Amino acid sequence: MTKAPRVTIQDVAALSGLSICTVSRALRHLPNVSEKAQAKVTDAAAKLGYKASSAAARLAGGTTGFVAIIVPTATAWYFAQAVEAAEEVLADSGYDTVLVSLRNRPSVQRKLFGDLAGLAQRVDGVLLLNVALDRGEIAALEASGLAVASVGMHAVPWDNVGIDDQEAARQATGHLLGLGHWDLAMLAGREPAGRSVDTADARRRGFELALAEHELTVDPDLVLDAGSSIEGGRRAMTELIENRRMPSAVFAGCDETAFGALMALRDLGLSAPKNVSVIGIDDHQMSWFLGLTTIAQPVADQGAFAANLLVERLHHPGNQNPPAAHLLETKLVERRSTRRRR
Amino acid sequence: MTKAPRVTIQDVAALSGLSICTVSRALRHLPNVSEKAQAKVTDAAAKLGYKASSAAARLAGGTTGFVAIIVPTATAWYFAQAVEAAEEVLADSGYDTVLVSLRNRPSVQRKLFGDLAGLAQRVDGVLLLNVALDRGEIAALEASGLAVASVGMHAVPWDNVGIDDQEAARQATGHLLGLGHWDLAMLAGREPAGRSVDTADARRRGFELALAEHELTVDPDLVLDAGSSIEGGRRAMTELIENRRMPSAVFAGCDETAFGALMALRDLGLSAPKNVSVIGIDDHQMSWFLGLTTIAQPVADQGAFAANLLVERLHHPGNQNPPAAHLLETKLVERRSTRRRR
DNA sequence: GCCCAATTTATAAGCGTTTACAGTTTACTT
DNA sequence: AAGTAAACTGTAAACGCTTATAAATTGGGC
Repeated sequence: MTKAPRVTIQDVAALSGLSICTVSRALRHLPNVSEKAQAKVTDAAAKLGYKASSAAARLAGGTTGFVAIIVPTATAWYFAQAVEAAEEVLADSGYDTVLVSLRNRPSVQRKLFGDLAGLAQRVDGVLLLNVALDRGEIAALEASGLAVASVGMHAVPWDNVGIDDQEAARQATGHLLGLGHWDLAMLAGREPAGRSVDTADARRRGFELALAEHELTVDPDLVLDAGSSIEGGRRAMTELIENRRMPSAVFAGCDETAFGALMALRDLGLSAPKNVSVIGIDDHQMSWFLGLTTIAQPVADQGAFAANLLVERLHHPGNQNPPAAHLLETKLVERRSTRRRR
Repeated sequence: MTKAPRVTIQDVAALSGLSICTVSRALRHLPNVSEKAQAKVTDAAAKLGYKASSAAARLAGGTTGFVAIIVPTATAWYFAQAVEAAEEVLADSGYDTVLVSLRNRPSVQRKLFGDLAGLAQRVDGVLLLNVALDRGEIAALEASGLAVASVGMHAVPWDNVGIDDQEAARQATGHLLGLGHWDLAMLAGREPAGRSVDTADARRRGFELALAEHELTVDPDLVLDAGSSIEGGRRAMTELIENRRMPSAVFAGCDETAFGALMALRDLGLSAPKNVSVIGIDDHQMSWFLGLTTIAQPVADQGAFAANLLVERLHHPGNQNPPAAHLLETKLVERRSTRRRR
């Protein structure tokens, strides 16, 4: 098998009797090419089986054709979902997706943001998924010249897609309240303050707001820190039951915390909704399986939407439209873990 | 927001006081560069945060610094896990990871393999995770000149990392047998024949082998096709109980099938291990949560291992070592879904 | 000290595109 | 039928890197 000599744009130009330039334009469907020329070029290209060298195109065009998706961790269901949806959009727009996982390690994040210029050499744009950035990192990103869009972020100077976390939490809490529960506990998440991710706090505020609207006060004993992991939820739920007091319903800041809560219940010989009602937020893949009532958020849609916004910016570099925050709808999915208080 | 001017090899040359050529050689650790020059170059490059333009490098005959990871779908727990582990290895070796999801769609796969030459211009190597390739695709990959390594594949002409699926299934079945169960059903997967993935079939063979070793025969009525999804497992389990016969234990070809089986049981007012023992393979993230007894396979390790093999090939392009198949250990994780037959 | 070989560095020619800019047609106007 | 604007096409210079090939430096042996 001999190395096939590459068919270049020159060959196409020669065969079609046109100039390289015209061929280039015709191939990319740019304006200012006559129909006749267009046809000739298409023809010749097909005949020769011509495929443009992406390396050359990129070199000359000054673009890389790569977009980086940055995630706190690639293994979480939530991110895998969003990444795949975004990847699809990017692929369809002709971009390759570079996956960068921060692996939940600050050192990795520091390293990445310490050399944004380097990243900027290799990709045209960046899609951030729930990455907690500080002021400096945000500024650095802006200075890098990269196109940026994000999902689930907060107070950032670029397009962002997310849900209204506070409202989602209010919905969740409201559902419990509507079922006649008034003695509510929350397994809340927590995140470093002053960064670009505010999910856990917003959900906590939503919880408090909902209670306030019903003229109930928050019992600080019933708001526990549970992180956002199964393990955290389990610990917090155990602590709640064993050392504080059994509420009539529990609002978990996210589904994984809720899973942990369900697990803790089971370990104690209890169950939802028999002993407590439990509700979460997210609609994790496993939630329907476990019968968890939850507020569903469209994860894939958010990834796809943000990817589209990014592509849009990439295609219109001059676009001065101010960055916008898009909120997608959440909705209650009622399953078996909640029921009316008797 | 000004577009940051690209740091080129020229800049590095200027700062180090050497010629472009020397810089290029030094950066790639080619011979014929004095230590002094080497140091100066490394220094200057670091100072400037220089990274070669992959497009320019590729165009001129060099390498891109990108590696593609190809997965059937990015959303499955299993792949997310392997991808993250591989990404870490690649990142530490200085490669960027390009994620390509086939989205379980043959058309996407066809398109990708129809233009491998294009891919080859953008990446130096490819890591395949459980991608079912036919003869032609394997040949095309070999012809592309790309470095290749894979996970979970079968009869491929490049380095592969996996587990011994047949043996794992034998272990699982053996565990059931050891608990005194002899009336076994299997919820088996199925995959197109003649392709480079043979997992489901190997597991079925392992099941049959284990039974044969105990001088038991397989009741064809108790081997059902369940695909490898939760839904498939649920359907198959329901079919088994309602239209065939209740076995004393069930071996599910993978954990997700087992989840479906557990669900079907619950829907019928039954449960494991009370009415049947259930065992799976994989040790999915949720398995410990659900108390599923299973044969654990080291998913992340496989991804990392394969990535290392790939990097090795990338670093030593002349390496003529024949491709090897590496099998990693699996081990039984006993939980609550199986118990001794009474 | 001088010459030659060995080692290191520099020059310059591609690689296959894109894209200003200049040049040529074409199609109307008048 | 000439003039002119609009439409199209061509020329040539990047783009940033690799790599022959040529040039310069170094070090030893005499």
